[in-house]
Amino acid sequence: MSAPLHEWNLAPREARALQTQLAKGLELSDRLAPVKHIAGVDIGFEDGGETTRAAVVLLEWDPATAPSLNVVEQMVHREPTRMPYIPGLLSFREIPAALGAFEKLSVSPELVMVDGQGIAHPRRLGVAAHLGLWLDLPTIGIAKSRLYGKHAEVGEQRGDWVPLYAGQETIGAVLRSRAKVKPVYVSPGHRITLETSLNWVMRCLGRTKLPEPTRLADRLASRRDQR
DNA sequence: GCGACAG
DNA sequence: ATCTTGTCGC
Repeated sequence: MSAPLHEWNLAPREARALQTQLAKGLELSDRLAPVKHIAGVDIGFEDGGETTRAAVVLLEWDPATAPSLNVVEQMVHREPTRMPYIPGLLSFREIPAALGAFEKLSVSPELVMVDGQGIAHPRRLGVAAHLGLWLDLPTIGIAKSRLYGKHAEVGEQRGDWVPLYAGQETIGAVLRSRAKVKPVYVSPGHRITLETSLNWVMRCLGRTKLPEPTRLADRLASRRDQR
């Protein structure tokens, strides 16, 4: 399955309108198959931004060894960057490339962790939510900084968290994934609740700030990794 | 009109 | 995101 170009090649005005419509199709309740594999997705750039590099890492979920998980596959896909970064429209810039990497996997995951927001977005369609709808898979967004929403200060202990609000609506959580380090923003994308999202993120947390799937994908997408 | 603003 | 060296701390 490849993405119709017109779905991603939209003017900001149209892209925002589409986000509002697509968000209505999100399922914010748990609908996950037994988790055997978890995928981590992230995007990087090369050539001064001209090339978009998508990375996906497939990990085998094993509660006996977690948070140490075996890497089953890791794919990289490159393509010309199609649009600049515009706050709130990240999915239109990153998802096409991410799909390219995803299509190379020989095994489909039951859960996907994405570097970015889930529903913690002005129109409730961050990159993780958008990707979840497209793949029809449960997704969780783990962002390193805030895009939208308000929250109280988070405790300093590992595992402490506070709700992220958009008015009275809870759109995510600010989680202290590691003591003494800036917290991460966790929000459900599709087919999962915030509570379940937090559970999975914490279960995949090693001694680092980011959960293993996202941490490994981040490394693979960055130029820091091999080339 | 003035900020804020995932990656 | 990316451009970039060394440096402080567990």
